[in-house]
Amino acid sequence: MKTEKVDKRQAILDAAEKLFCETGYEGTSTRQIAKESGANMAMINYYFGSKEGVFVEIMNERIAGFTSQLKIINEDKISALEKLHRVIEGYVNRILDNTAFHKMMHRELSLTQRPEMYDKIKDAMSHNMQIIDRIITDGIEDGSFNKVDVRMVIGTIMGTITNIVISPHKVMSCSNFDLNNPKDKKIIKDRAVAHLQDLTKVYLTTKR
Amino acid sequence: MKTEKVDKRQAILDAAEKLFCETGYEGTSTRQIAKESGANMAMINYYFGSKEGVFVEIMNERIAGFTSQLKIINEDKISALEKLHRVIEGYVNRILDNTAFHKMMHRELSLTQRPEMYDKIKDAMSHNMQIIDRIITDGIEDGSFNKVDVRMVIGTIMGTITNIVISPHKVMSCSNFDLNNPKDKKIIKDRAVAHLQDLTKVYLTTKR
DNA sequence: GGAAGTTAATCAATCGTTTGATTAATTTTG
DNA sequence: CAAAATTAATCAAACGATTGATTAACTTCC
Repeated sequence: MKTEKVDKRQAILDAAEKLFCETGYEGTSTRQIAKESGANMAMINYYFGSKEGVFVEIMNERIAGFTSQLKIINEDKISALEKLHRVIEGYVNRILDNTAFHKMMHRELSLTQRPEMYDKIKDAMSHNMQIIDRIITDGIEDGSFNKVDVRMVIGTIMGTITNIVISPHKVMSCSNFDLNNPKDKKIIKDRAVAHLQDLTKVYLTTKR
Repeated sequence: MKTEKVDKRQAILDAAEKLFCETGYEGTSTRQIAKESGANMAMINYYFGSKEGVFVEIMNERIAGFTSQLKIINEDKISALEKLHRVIEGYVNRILDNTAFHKMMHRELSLTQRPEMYDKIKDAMSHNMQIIDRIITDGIEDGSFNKVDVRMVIGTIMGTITNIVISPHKVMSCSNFDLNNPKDKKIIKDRAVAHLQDLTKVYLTTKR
């Protein structure tokens, strides 16, 4: 039997993330977090100072593991389209492997309050956005891509993926389908990648 | 001067919607709603029974004014592409004219709790989705559209618009820009429509 | 005068946080 | 090495503030 001796700090983070995802930040009480994690309530403030401290810590850890996947792609000696397609593949995979977190991030982003978090998320994303922008812009400048509204294209790619995460039932017409089921997730991942790669290829490279 | 004699009931609904949009349902207190609307706290329960009653009422009213804009378009004797482009125009306009509500709707949709609301929103959207699905499918069947992943295309259209509402700063590189400013809103509306119409035209009708 | 509208005051419950005490683990000291 | 001192981790209990809701008295208006 695996030892029960995991540190409470991590248990609190795990429980909090799960609860924040399910019921939102305001909708989750410190007592729930304590109960779910098996830690005493005071431990939350002992480790993180406050409830918001827990939230910030979750965000920071996630965002830390978020960066620098794109940089490698961008430095490869491949065509702009291939770069973009790798980015799409990477994005779909990462986001659909962390649907709960991305729902939460999205939710908090849509709130006017907690501006520090808003800025933090925004900064983390805008860096990635710049890289994608660079890839597409390079493609346009070297003549392999059509002249398009670059920011809108990026919005389309990201919006499509987010849309799948938040309303998977829309995509999968069948109702008895679960994003947590690895089988179903694989299916929808492949569909999303195929669609977005096809869409961008046609839209960006069709001569007209 | 416009008379101050507006009924409190509506004032409560207006204030609540604004606050729910800004700070979320859980993040908004009944006292805030009372203060913002100029009504006494007890009026909330007098008119709507409870805080949740206010929320449900807002959603019901909005969803009621949500339906059957698309039906007319679908019955017009125009090409599938023209239909789709009118749908896009209608969608962009409605959503960007009600950004606050759509943020709120989106947020509630991403929460596990309040399943009745989830189903209600889902049903309201799925009807419109069916109409769009029909338009695209018809276009495919009569040979004017390429064979594509229809649900994914719809997800792309809706996701793109939602993405603009939630992260307008992503699209508009300039920072001092406000979706509430009618001037800025017009600009982004036009850009969104132009992008989506161009994208769908190229993707759906390019021979390949 | 009576129904509808409105108010301030109050309710129990829950919120996030803090407290003081206790145990477990680690370091210092003789 | 072992006793003493120190630190880290954990706990139950309680804090004041705020929550959504309700009461009962008071206006307003037909």
